Amino acid sequence: MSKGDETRTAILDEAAELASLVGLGGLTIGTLAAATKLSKSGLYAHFASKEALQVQVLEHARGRFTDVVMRPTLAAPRGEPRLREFFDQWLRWQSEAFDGGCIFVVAATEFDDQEGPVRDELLRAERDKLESVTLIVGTAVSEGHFRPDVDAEQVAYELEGILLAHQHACRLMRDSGAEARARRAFERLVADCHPVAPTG
Amino acid sequence: MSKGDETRTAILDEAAELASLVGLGGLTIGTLAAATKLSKSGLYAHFASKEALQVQVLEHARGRFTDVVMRPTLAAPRGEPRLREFFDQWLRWQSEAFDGGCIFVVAATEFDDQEGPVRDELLRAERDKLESVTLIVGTAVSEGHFRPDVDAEQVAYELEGILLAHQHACRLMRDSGAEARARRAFERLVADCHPVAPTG
DNA sequence: GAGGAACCCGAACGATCGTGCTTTTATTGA
DNA sequence: TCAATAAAAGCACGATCGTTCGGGTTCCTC
Repeated sequence: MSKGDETRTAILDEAAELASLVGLGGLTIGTLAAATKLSKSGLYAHFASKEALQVQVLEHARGRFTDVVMRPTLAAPRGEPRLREFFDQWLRWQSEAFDGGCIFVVAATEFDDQEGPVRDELLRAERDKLESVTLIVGTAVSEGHFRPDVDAEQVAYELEGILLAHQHACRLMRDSGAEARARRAFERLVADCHPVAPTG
Repeated sequence: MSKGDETRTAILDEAAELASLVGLGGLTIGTLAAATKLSKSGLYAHFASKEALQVQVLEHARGRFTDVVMRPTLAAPRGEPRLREFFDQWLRWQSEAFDGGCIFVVAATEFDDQEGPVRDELLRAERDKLESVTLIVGTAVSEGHFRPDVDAEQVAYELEGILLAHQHACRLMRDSGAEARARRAFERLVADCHPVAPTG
């Protein structure tokens, strides 16, 4: 990796950290330059525009997500165990990846109404994730772990809700019991997917 | 209502609308002045600072929430019907109250890491809402609609998740089936609270 | 070690930010 | 109707915004 790529990566790491705290829009070239100990122009030379920087921050974060969440997930056995692994890794990601909570959640609520490349990239990332989860749940069905009539997309939707509620409870409310609540909600979700126990 | 209060209210309405689109931080005195057809200084004279404006926007929105969501909710019969009414009203609020989605959701993800009066006001509003929901669920238990071992706070947490997922699906993903998914998730939540049907 | 490319900085641009003044205009109460 | 008061505008401020450009500084290559 060349020197340029090296500092560019360092910039994107720091930018993701800052953006998780103040938002992608609240992120400023000046503050980012100060945080990376670069001059404004020296930093800016690495990007075509602020918008391009924002997009690259998201792409960079997406790569990290793939590495630390999706990779271990896909290493787990197919079906329910994989879904559980995904949930665990996702929880870990939300609480450890950034100081200010998952950057995708922050950016999504900020840019969901602002047309442009940033929104497009967010949409791409979200679709990817949703598709992965739906696939995992579908596999759990075909493996016989879940009932055949389970709606994979609905499960993915509700899983997203659990994670969003977790981030909300963690960061705004600073509820120390948030993770326990998230796990209970997850267990209820999974339980409702299980085949009915033979009565008698 | 004096002329001053009148324009102040108009400003806060417009500000809430704008903030739901670009965030409370992305909200600017200049753009807000243009939107309300006032001069920057003319508008600014109504507030002590931008931060004070942001807080008042939230307070104003909270009043509206009480009027259009909580009032009809408390008019419904105690217990499960009231919870259903609340859910309906909340869904309506999220999709109709602001162009850019619920301002509390937007502001919460933006300011959850920024100490100060804005965060404090957000926390107040959120605690209020959470307390109300918890109370409603608790009543559903004491009325016999829900099982006695139902954890009201857990239900409130999961309900929050459903609404957050709904906003997410609506605004970023533009999923037209979002409301249906939210309703299904809600029905599952309520069903799991019901007393077990006598088997036999 | 020299030449050239890649990297970074300093200075500056116009625009806009939040925030004070002072002055003009609109509203109000007697 | 007219003075008293409230509300809005005009103008200006220092700071910071994103962005550009030209000249150094550091690095890789031969």
